[in-house]
Amino acid sequence: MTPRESTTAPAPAAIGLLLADDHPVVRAGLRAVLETEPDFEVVADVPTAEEAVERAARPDVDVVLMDLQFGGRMLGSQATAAITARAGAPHVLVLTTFDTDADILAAIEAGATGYLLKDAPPEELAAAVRAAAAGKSALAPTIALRLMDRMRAPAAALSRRETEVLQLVADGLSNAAISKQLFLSQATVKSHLVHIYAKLGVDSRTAAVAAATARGLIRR
Amino acid sequence: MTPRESTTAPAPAAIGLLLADDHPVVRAGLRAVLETEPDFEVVADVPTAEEAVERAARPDVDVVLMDLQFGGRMLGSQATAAITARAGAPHVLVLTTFDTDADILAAIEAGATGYLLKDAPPEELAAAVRAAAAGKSALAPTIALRLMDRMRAPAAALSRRETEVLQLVADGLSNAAISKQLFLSQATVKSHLVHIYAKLGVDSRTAAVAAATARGLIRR
DNA sequence: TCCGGCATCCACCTTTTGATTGATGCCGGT
DNA sequence: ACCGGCATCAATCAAAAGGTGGATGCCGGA
Repeated sequence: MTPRESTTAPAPAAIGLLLADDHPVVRAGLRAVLETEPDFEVVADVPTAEEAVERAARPDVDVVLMDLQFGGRMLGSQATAAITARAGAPHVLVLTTFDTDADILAAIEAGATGYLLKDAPPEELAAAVRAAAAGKSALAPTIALRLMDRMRAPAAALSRRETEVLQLVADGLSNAAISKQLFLSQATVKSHLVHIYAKLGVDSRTAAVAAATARGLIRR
Repeated sequence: MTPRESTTAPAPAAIGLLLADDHPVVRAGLRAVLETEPDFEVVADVPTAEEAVERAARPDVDVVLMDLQFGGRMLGSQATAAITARAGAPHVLVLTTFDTDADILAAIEAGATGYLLKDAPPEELAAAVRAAAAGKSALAPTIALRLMDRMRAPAAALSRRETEVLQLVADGLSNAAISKQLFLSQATVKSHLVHIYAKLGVDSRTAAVAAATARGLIRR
């Protein structure tokens, strides 16, 4: 399915939607679901993050439905940041399959107005789009819960470097290999790991990987 | 979106399709994409694996498009097995987001006729459905490649017990904890691990977890 | 300006893991 | 009946990882 432009004249009060997802089936599904709403107007759908950034610049777009994982290089979160950085930018509603902390935080930091899971029922989807169009934030219940948990917990946020080290641990590297890869001494790697263990409440590298994966701090 | 039955009379030579996916958006998308083909007739779509098994028993279903991961308890692979076990059963085309070895093998063992990724372009999808209707197997190129690799490689299949041990390792347990959990001595756990490392071509527990995860041998 | 978090490093010691070798019993297929 | 794979256990040694207790320099906010 190639990007498609609507040829019908937009109704005056319609909310203009841009769909960005690399799955043709999902684009078609969103289009089918959203077009049943009389006040929605899907003005275009695009298969890449780059095209989304480009197309979102046009004034007929009020809300962008953005996938987070594209097959290509640019991430949905980067595209979101690029779109929301402009003045008078449309609101971005992130719509993704996964609900890992890392993804959610990246999207919110990038300026997303809402965050929904793809398994959301159509009514929830429509409600979120209307909320986004009005500039109100909309979070899926699952996501909201997760964020609550996160706030409640003493925030086990890892520093940039710690995350980097832990990711390499998850990739199966030894401390020696990690130290070479990051141009550090093994002492430093160990030191980072000690801090990571403390923050995650574990006492071994495998347990740290399990905990971080469960909390979405690193990619699997 | 609730399950929907078509009210139009089926065209004589049409291929009857049953869509099974827990995402409303995906069901709508598949419906939209497949209904553009004149020789396809979507006779129903269902949101659960259980309903898929039930509905597939009706004679108007020629091909079932089956998701592998449902929110609920029954797995797509189990539903596939249940459907294909019956005489005169429709062909099942597995359609999923992921391409892990474990998923693929489970689907093939369950009797799936084909295996496609959800990001497949509509033409590929239609071609696969026609192939499935004719009883011919259809694999996405990515999947086919992966299977080739798997055949070529010395088959790193782990035994039941080994998989069990490795899963606990991935959950972050120490050898001592694993031995208690499985009522083994630590010596046995170590022995299993040695075999696992050899099969996976690695030399540490974290690397084994990384390798097994990459090959879909254990659940993340 | 001072403090705290971050990132970097060192030394010493303990515990866990991995490598090697070898042994037993069970089960399924030829 | 035999062989091979699997699961089970043991002992020993070497290597890697974890625990403790430091130290330094940088940077940004109170």
